[in-house]
Amino acid sequence: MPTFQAPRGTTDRLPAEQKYWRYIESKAMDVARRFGYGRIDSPMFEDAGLFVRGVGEGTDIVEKEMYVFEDRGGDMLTLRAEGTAPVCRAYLQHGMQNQAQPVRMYYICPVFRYERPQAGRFRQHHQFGVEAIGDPDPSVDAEVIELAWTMMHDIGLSDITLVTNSIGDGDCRPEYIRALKSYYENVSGHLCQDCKSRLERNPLRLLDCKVETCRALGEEAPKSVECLCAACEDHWNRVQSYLSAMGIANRVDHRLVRGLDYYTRTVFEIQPAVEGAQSTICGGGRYDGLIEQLGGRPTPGIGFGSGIERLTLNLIRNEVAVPDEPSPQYLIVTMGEEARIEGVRLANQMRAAGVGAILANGGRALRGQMRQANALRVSTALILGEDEVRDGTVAVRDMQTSSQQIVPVDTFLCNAAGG
RNA sequence: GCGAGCAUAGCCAAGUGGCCUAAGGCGCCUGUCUGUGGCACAGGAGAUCACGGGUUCGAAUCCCGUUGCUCGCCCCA
Repeated sequence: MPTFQAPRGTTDRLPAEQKYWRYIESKAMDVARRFGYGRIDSPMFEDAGLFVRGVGEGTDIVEKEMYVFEDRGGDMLTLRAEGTAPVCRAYLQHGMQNQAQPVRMYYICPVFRYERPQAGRFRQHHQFGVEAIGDPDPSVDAEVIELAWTMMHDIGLSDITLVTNSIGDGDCRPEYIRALKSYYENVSGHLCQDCKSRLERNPLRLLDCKVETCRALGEEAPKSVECLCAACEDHWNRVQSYLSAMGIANRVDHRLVRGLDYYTRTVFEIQPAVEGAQSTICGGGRYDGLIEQLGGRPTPGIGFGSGIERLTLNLIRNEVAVPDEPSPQYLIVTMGEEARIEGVRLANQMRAAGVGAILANGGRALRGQMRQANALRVSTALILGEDEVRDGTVAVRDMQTSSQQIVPVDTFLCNAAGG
């Protein structure tokens, strides 16, 4: 056991794993571009109050998962616990309500939560997310869902399910929760211990309990979509008709609620077909009260977050072909100190010309250096020995075909830089 | 916060009381091949057997504790 290890729930992203990240990030960025979303990068830490106000005091995130610390000036700060609240804060701080609405933004950033790590769950994980702030129209809900759906297919995950629900707004939800509570109070004798406390603390969460008896009760429970006020119902129906116009199938699950307080109306998740804990790879919804909660004028918004670690896990599980990181093109092999000097010079000139070059381990025999060329998967070895140095040439060896020719260094440099 | 399992070189591991001065494989290094890689063969480096204590004539192996990791619950991406 080494003296120091990466802190619990964090991982080193090694060179060999980078290809997944580059792949997902580039696909995500391209989708965002096509939908007209601009990138935003917010700080890694925020005023602790932002999350308390935004996410909700009773949520698990705020109650027990935030990394909170006091800095040397006495400010209470929190490592970013969630993606949406910081973007909304930035929206307010930079007066984005004066831009054309909605303001469309995306982010790729780390998120920190103090949880017990397990498969697909970390204390530092990374999310690709988008937010469309300032437009209440249901077509924006459909657009955000379409964006998520498109991104999944672009990276090669097609065996996935979109799950949707509407949990109403400030007008109809209180009534729904009353109905839900009275339903559960009548059957409270059959509830598990956790659910009994949920009944008081967070009745919506009763619906997604995994205990079999509670599940069965959840099936019969009042459904939020049946208790919507007229405005919410109209919104919900239009989201559904836009989705169907785009041919995006979705399963309405009245037990889908979400753990953050700010959600209103549309909520959704995307789940892969393979069963397993922490299977959700994308989750989001509308948050029409959040900006106001953070001190702004009433402003609607909708967005989602998608966990890059979980996406990677699913790419590997489904054996999606992900392009390798490009390996260095040239390895310079030298024999003797004279040639070494030429090798250093050549590498320097190549790099200056924008061509990738690395020097082989000069302490090794030619054979060992060639082995290195093989191990590094370079496409070409450049060999400098006594003869080449004397003649101002370099032996250019194609590692695939094993064909080799001796060319003047200047000619080689010209060709390499040009091609 | 609760529950379960695991811990032997960089990685995968055999070993369940004494022939363990710890097998084997991958990877790494060297040589066979004095200036040419992949294949093959030969050799080499690399392990306080997670840490601490106990039982025993004897512990990688049994017991206790600690730490770490993994998996599940809660919740989430």
